[in-house]
Amino acid sequence: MEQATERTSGRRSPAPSIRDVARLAGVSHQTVSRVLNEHPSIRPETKQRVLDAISALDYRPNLAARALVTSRSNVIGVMSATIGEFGPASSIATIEEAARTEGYAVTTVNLPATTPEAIGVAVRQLVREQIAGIVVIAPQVRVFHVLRGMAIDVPFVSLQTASGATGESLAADQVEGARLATAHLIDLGHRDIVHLAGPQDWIEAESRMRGYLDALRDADLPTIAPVRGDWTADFGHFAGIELARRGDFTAVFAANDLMAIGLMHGFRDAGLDVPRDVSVVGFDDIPVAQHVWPPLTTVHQDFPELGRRAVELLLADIRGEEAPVFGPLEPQLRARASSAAPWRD
Amino acid sequence: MEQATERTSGRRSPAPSIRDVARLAGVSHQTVSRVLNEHPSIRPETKQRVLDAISALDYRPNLAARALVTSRSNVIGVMSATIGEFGPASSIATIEEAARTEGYAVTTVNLPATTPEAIGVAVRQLVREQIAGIVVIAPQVRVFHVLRGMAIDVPFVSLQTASGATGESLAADQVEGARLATAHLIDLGHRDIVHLAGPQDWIEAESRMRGYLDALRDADLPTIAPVRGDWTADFGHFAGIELARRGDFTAVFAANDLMAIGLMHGFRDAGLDVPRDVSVVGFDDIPVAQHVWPPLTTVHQDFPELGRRAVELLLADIRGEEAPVFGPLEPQLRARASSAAPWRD
DNA sequence: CGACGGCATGTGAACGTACACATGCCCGGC
DNA sequence: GCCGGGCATGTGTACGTTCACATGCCGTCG
Repeated sequence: MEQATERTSGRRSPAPSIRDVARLAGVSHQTVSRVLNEHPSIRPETKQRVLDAISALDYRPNLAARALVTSRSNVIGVMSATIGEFGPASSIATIEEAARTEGYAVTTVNLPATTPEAIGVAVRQLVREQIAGIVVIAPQVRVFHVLRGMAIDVPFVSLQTASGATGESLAADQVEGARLATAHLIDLGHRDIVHLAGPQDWIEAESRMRGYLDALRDADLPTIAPVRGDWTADFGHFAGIELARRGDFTAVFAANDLMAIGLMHGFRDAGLDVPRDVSVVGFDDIPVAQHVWPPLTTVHQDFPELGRRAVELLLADIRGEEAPVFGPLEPQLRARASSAAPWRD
Repeated sequence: MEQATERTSGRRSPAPSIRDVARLAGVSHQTVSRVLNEHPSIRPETKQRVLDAISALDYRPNLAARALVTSRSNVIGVMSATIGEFGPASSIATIEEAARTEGYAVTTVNLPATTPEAIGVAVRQLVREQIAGIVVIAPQVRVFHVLRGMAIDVPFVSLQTASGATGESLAADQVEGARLATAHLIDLGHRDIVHLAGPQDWIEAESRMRGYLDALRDADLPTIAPVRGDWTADFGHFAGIELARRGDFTAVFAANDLMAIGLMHGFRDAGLDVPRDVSVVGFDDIPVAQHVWPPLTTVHQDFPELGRRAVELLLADIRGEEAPVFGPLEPQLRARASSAAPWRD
């Protein structure tokens, strides 16, 4: 490795080009290009000579030149509204990893807002960088409409399934996960279950709401007006205090773990005990979920696998190959201490 | 905005180049280039004509071509070992935002390991993309040695302060934060305080350890052998159970919140009450810290500000400007319910 | 009053790659 | 034995930008 560092250090002379390699190998620059792009018609012996020259000079293709002539770079863009949060962040990490092993770099762009203008700006920034494709983690319904409306010629994939998906998005079965969570509460004996939902136009919020409603309907249980949250623990805390006043329920299904944890805090502040007085179930299974008190019952999502699949799907699209078919990512219920049978009075 | 989407949609003809703009404005391509690069010697009237042509054609400079000829792209690389975690993720989010408003794109690369080989691979990947600079969030001591050893000609900035920093890293005063946390426990009356430290070669782990030791020394208190963790809540849980057996302490200062939360869980499992039997203090102030039970006393870090400063520092270096001078980012103690006076028996 | 310097602009080339086309060769079929 | 075709390779050029150098003009100073 010392050799490797030696090689790249202090070298002020211009980096070797494809022609330098050609000269050393005694072939034309085009032959070198063919070797690099794995052209079939090339004699193994010639190929080897070129490869030797490449490693002798420590040659690396100039990506900018390649991007210029092909008008496409080996970069995929990740567009996300909430880069800082656990789900997106861990998906991005694996997207980055998967893309890089396939030879693609990853550039991220944060969506400051979900307005069509902001989305347009973000997409145009990415397109201007001549990225090969886009992974969208901004799960608002609008984003889809805007993207489709822009009719950009860049392939894109979304980590969330929109209703009426066109096959360009992935199925992490949110509806089923939410159904599982709610059914778990019903199985425990709860009949009055409130849903602490996510923001109005988020696809995930919608799916989880649907799963919740499906479960209630299947059990012929009454629907209680849901509370609209903003995904944050702070809101959960606030909602807990508010809900405690109402008291017309024995369990809450929160649309994500952060709100669920805040919610338990709010209940505690209001003098309610979880799970004796109220059961709480979350969604996502973030790393701390099992360590808070009481350990949070939640629905586990495989974010890394989601990221890997997104890259695979996107690259297939970019390369014009047939899209791989994935089974749905089955969410799993993790029953813990925050949910229990209701206390009968 | 409909116009904007209209403009970019369905356009199959090649994007306008600098020469198209020149033709429309009735000048040479070089004059257009001068306008783009804000060359001083240009008549305002000519400049205006060029600008009009640019907006008429909706011209955008081709970044690949620019990168090719200048052999430098407007991309900054972010190298991180733990992209998925809260601290790095929220720093990256603001780095991305700050960089983008300055006209730079951001590409991230994950460090799968902290070995010199892995670091070398990551750096070379970034250099190959001709990035303008690197922000390092991989806070292992080694990373610095490797980077310096490689003597790359790309400016880089680190989010962590190494001992003997060369001014190319930022001061988020970790030592002071840890000292505050420990002093808080001492002020409450604790005399036997264990440190649940981070992994051996992490700069942050080292700094927090030092702050802890400083506080003990200032108060003439005995040192207890620290426990080495891996930053995860799961390890914290394990450590809690193990430590409960020893019982030669009344408080623990954990090097991060995740471990602190796991630790409280472990203590609970072992039948200890926090804060009655043991006080716990964390570090980072992640969003759930105030909502867990008991709400976690911790040291607040301003990750977003850290990200912004990193970009500012890096861009100054890239542009050859003088480095801005920042005051140290003062960490703040957030005293909550997980710490209390020791229970005297 | 002529030369000279700075301003405003233009001309030509270069960056490093991939693509289109051209070339020479060998092999097999009629 | 000749010709067509595929294989292996070479030649030239385009991509869109910036840089180095050239040019024409005007004002100023000796």
